[in-house]
Amino acid sequence: MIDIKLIREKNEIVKEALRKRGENQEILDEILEIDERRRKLLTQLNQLRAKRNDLSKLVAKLKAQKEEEKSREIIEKSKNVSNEIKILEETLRKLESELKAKLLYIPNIPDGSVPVGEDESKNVEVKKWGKPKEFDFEPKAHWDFADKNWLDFERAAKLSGSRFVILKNKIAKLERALINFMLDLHTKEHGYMEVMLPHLVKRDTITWTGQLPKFEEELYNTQPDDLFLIPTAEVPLVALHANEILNEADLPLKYVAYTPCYRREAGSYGKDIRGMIRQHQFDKIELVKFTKPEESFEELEKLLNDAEEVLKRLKLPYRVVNLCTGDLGFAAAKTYDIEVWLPSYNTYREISSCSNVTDFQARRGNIRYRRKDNKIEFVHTLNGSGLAVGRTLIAILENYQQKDGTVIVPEVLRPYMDGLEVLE
RNA sequence: GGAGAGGUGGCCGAGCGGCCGAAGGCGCUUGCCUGCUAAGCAAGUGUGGGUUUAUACCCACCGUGGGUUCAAAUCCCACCCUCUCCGCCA
Repeated sequence: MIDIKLIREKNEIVKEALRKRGENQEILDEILEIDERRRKLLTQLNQLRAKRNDLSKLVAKLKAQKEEEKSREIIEKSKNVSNEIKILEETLRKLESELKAKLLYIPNIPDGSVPVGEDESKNVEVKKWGKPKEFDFEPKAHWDFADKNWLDFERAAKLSGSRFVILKNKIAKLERALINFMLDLHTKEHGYMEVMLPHLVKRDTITWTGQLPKFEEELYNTQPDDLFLIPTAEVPLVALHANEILNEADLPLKYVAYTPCYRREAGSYGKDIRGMIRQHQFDKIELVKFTKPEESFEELEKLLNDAEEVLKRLKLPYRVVNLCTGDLGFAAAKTYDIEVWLPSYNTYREISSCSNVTDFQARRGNIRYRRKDNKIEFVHTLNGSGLAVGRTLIAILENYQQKDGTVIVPEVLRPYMDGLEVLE
């Protein structure tokens, strides 16, 4: 959520931000109009409430002085004021919920360093690491390994429908190895605290992080309790400190969590049908930070480095792009995507997304911190995949494959695979 | 699922329907003091909103939403959450 004062006082900035994102700007005028009515009403209401308070005090005084008649007179007056207040309060409640509802649909303001553009073609490559391997044979796509009894798409479909996969044998173990490798790296070397989280969360929780109310069709909802399966560990991690006031000395807080992620992929019917690039359920290691506002962009660079390090250790070629305004997520002020090289696509594909959300989620979830001078302020939140495990598995299969159909196990994973060097 | 207890400021904790935005303690900030640190002394210290150039003034908030009342942290109702005991269970 953005600050209503920003809409009120710096309307042009917000309008420009929406335009760059390719979003409708009319909602701003609607918000301003409601806000104005609300403030007028509030002033009127506060005057009446002040009057009632005065009258009540007067009653107390008169009663103490045994001035029964006079007090009865004041009570009558006060009753009328109270009735008026009740009516205005009802109207105010309606206006405020209308306003809140609209504000929840406004995306975050992109940072100045974000390139302007309407879609992903305008994303800017900021760095590249490693070189795609030249194969002296026709490399297989990861789904072609299905005949090895590693990936089972057919039976997954039998159980759950399309966009599910079953990992078997050494591949199941490789998935687990990746999870442990990533968690170890981030906890032991990058200073994140490991957290095991609930995968079902309340409607409020997921509203704080911004997926609701706008993107409900992307989420799995469970009945009768109205709990949602998390689309990313970012949701419960960020919500950890909702409605809390943190200590400045404790910042930045850094968390890492492994969870499966559940997504309905409602808007992507034709996309990535083959293989396990786009699944309704996938494993992910997620990094989340809570920082002071003045440090958040610096921390974003560090977060990006922490995620990149996973690919460096796995020796997988990748590049980093700075997402343009049109490609930026709803809550993000700035996002770097890390894209790994996939021979089957002959291109780089997203494997991590690292964002500075600034105070957008902090405002929604009321996450604040107390400065040394006792002032209270919203924190900034950041999140990034470190990394998407399923896609990392794909990248290993495709980049480490050999002519005979076997796959080399990246060195850093061997300790997690009982020393296994080759998948056969 | 059944029975009971409870939700008050950053934290702990008190609070006869009006003088309660709320005692006291801890913490925090500043100053004093003492070789340093700790302790001690003194002062300050809730959040959000509205009007305003400013000073300032006003309003709301004691889990949430209703109700009673001239007036609610305090009384009533509903809901949510936490804890304890019993049942069930990995």
